[in-house]
Amino acid sequence: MPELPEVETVRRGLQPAMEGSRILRAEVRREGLRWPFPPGLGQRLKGARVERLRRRSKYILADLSTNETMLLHLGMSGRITLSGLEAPHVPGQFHHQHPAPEKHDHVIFHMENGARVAFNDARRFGALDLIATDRADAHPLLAALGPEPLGNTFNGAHLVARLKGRKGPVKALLLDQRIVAGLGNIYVCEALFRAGIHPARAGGRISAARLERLAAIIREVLQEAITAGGSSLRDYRQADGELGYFQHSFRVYDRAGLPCPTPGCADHISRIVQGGRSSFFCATCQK
DNA sequence: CGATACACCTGTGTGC
DNA sequence: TGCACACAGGTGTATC
Repeated sequence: MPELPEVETVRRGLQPAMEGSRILRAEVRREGLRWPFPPGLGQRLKGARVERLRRRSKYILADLSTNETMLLHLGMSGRITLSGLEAPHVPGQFHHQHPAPEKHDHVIFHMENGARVAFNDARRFGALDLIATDRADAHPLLAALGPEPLGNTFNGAHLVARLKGRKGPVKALLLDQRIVAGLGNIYVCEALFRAGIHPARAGGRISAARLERLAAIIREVLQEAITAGGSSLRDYRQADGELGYFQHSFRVYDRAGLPCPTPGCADHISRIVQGGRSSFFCATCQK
């Protein structure tokens, strides 16, 4: 589900509820998600203050006062919902009115400031782990990740170096988190459309000039999506329950059969399956 | 090494 | 209304 813009939107929404506040109690309502939760999870979180909420790729990282970092991944269907947020009289203080837990609320954080944060994930492809903060970068799920697409080290030269000699379709290569971290199916489709690159084109057979443009477009699309609060399809919502609205800006994703949005193009959007994932593109505009 | 298939799991939409 | 099936924003693991 959530790709980089959605995760970043969730992180920003959680900041006022979590950063600087203590976890009075972590209500752990099942044994694990994709993997078992770490041993003693509830006890290790109890009383910990969240010093900082960060994001790396599609992971939310909460640095705790216990010198541990909690790592969250939303998988395909993960959501985080906040309650107790209505019109605080004092900034940072939240009301203590909370709804009953919903189906698939697996972990609920009861914060000292009155906020309640529920990690909900119907399909349970998500993850939650704890690791020593000074070794967080070495966590097995983070260690091999490529550069942040919105960071300083991601550019055309990086794509040139990483795609050189690769025979596989550029679509699959951009989904490979070791090459660039944070893209998913939606934003790869959208970026390839804007860059005029066919998703089936071999990664190693794209000119440096086109990859330079692709890198800039990836940043542009992600930035626009963050500004829009992400894309709300089925179950994604921002932490405060608001819907993102970038889905209204999709040019190709989930638009098979609809007219190509390029002015003057008479073609329609195609759908193919690559590596088991749908790819959407215009066969006229993307070569 | 690289490319591909499969696994995990629930919910929703579609066609009969 | 029921049922079978396809499909969904991800990614680790196994297999050539």
